[in-house]
Parts: sequence; C-alpha cells; structure tokens
Amino acid sequence: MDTGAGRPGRATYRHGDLRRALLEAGVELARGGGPDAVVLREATRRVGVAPSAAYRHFADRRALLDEVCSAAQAALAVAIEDEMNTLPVGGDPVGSARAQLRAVGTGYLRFARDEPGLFRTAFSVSEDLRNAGSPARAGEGGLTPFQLLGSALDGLVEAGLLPRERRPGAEFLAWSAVHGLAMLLIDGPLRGLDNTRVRGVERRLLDMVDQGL
Amino acid sequence: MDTGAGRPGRATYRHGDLRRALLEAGVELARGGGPDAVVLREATRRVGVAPSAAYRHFADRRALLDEVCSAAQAALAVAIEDEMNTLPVGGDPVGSARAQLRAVGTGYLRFARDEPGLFRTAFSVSEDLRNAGSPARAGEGGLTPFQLLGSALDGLVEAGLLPRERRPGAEFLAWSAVHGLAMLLIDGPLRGLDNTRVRGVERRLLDMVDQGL
DNA sequence: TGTAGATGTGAACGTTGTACACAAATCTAT
DNA sequence: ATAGATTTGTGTACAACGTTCACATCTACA
Repeated sequence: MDTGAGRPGRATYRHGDLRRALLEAGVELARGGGPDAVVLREATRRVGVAPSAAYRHFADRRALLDEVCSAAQAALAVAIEDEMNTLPVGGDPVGSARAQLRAVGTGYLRFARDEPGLFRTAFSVSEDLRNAGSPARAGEGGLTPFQLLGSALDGLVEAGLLPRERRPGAEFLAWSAVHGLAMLLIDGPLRGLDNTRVRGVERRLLDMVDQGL
Repeated sequence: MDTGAGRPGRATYRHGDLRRALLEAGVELARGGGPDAVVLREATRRVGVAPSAAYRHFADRRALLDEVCSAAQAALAVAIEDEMNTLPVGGDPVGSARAQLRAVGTGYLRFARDEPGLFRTAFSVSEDLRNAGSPARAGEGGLTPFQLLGSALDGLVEAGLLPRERRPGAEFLAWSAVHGLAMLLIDGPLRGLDNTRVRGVERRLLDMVDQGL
C-alpha cells in the first residue's frame, strides 16, 4: 500500500498529480526551446509515464501547449509586476504615472530577454483576444500583462498626460511597439545585437511611445 | 529520347529544375500555413518526386525553409514598393518624405494582412542581422524591406523632419512598432479585430511613429 | 463486497525528417 | 563513339512524433 499519492509522487502506478507534473514539464520544455519544443512524448518521459497517459489530462498536444502558454503569460505578468514594484511609491503623480508605463515596457522587454523561450510561447496562442483577461494568465496581483498595461494607461489619463479621447485602443499602440522590439531582439534580425546597443534602442523606443502616444 | 529536360519538365527521371520547383512548392506551403507548414515530404510530393530527392538540392528542411523565407522577404519588399509607387512623385519634399515613410508602414501591414503565412515565414530566419541586406531578399528595386525603410528614413533626414543625430538606429524603432502591430494582428491577441477598427489602429500607430521618432 | 469510473500501460498506425545504397541520366575525355 | 566519372532521382530503412485503442489497475462509493 505504499503506492500512489505518497506526497511527492511515487514510482509505480497512480501518479497523483500527473496533470500538474506534465504542465510543469511542458513549461520547462518551452523555456528551453519555445513552443515547438513542448513535445508531448518528452513531457511524459520526464515525468516518467507512458505517452498515452497524457491524454487522460489533455485533449491533445495543443491543449497542453495552450496551458503552457497561459503559464508563460502569467510569468510575464509577474516580470512586469516585479519591475513596477521597484518604483518608489510616493512622489509627484505625473512622473509616477509615466514611470509606471515605462516599467510595464521595461519588464516586458526584460522578460523577453531573460526568458526568450517562454516569451515566444506566451504568444503562440490559438485563441484571440476574448481570453486575454482570463484567470490563468495573471500574475500575483491578479492582472494579466494586457491588463497591467491598461491600468498604466489609465494612470496616464488620470495624471493628465493622455487625453481621455485617445485612451481607447492605446494599449494596442504601446503594446505593438514594445512587442515588436521584443520579437526583433530575440527572434528577428536584431538578434545578437550587443547589450549596450540593446539598452539604447529600448530606451529610445520607450521614449517614442511616451511621446507619440 | 523524349525524356528529361523537354522544357517544362517531363514525367520520368530527370526533373530539370527540381530546386526551383521545390522552392516554389515550399513558398506555396508557407503561404497557406506559415513556416511550420513547409514540410519537406509534402513539397516533394507536390513536385512528384521522392522525398530523398530534396537532399540533392537542400542540406535539410531548414535550408529549404531558409530559402522560402528569403522569398517571403522579397515578396514583402515588393508589397512595400507597390505601396510607395502609388504616391504622387512631385510635390513638396517634406510632405513627400513623410508619405514615403508612411507607405513603408502601410505596405508592411498590408502584406501581413494579405499574406499572413508568408509574413510569418519571412521572420522565422535562423541567422541574424548580418544577412538582412542580402541578394535574394530584395524586391524589384533591389532593396530589402529593411533597406526600403532605411532609405525612407534618410529621406526624412534630408527633408529636415528627423534630426541627423537621431537617424542611427531609427529603423529599429519604426520597424518595431509596425512589426509588433502586424504580429498582434495576425498571430496575437488582436486577431479577429474587425477591419475598420484595424485601419484605425494602423493609422494611429503610424501617427505615433511619425510623431515620436 | 462489488461494481463503476478514473487513471496509467502497451502495442499499434500514420506521419515526419534523414541516411544510405543503388540506378539512371548526363558530361567529359579519349 | 565509347568508357568512365559525376550528377541527380529512387527505394528502403530508421528513429521520433502525435494519436488511438484495448486492456490493466487503482479508488470510491453502493
């Protein structure tokens, strides 16, 4: 009777927490090689289970990948939150609002740089914007990356830095700029640019958003 | 002796132009389903040849994909050129310079919308920026997308719209914004946005670049 | 206790990329 | 023209992948 859900998962039959284990393995695979690297058989192999066992918990590879992708978005949210938490709390409201938005961008880019595999995975979703504000994609504060950006933009409006009539849709503009740079840096033709130059481009891009929004 | 290189490729042994045929099949696959869809066996199947025949012309699948990707970038360059050619030639230099840059962005986004598969393929390169200005990736004018953007920015400097000291690296900023929007529109969470809203976002994004560069 | 449902196994199928020995067409040099 | 040498396509084979299905086993509840 020593089988099964002992705590950390024994060796024999019932795993006890296969779903979570497969998901974690999938995240690790995604971290190392992006969405294409989350391979069903490899995940089961790492967990020590037969390939077909995965189908008890995920409809197919895509279903597993979707959940890995949610986890990656949550990790991105955490990275953004981390960056925002480094900001001093008080101070003047307008400077603070501007700094908040910048922090969103900086966190986003830092995550893309530190975790390129997870970053690429985060945006290989199969669904559209409808689920952009869903449970599993949030950070510790309960907000998804998209929502974090939205609230930073709201702050800009309240601080009088962004005319209220230009607020709707503004997340798409800011997001596009930062996301595009991230892609070009990790996947695209800017790959291999040295770090100081990268920092420079990042700063100037955030300036552009700041100024052109 | 009716075999072989009649002109358009007969049915028996020597194909005569297998390399180009495989490349074209690969482009068609990419058009339909992006980089993942360019499958070696399917390309050989469409050309009517054994799978292993491909290895006489391409080192491996990745080599074929790389060439398909170059073709996709050339197609992107043509789309941008098309957009630029719709512009009136004369007129005031500053307005014209600004319009040129806008045309680059518009053509870029139009290509992403019209040919999402090719667009995604165009940016799945394995190399970095070193080969961004290479032969096969150019349009009819002989310039790659990157170079077209660069020359538009040069025009901006000459028209006095962009301070010369901010010219270096400016392509990365403009490119990031437009590229990011393209990605979010076709692959990302903005997929499925209705057309009028898309146009609106596109216009505002180009405004942002215009103003924030 | 015994039966129903959940969960993991093993073998199997069709698909992919790739390697290798072989065969046919063309080229080159005598 | 004829005999190699070289190119180019064929056929077979292998490992890995996603997926399915019949079966075994564990758990829970009557």
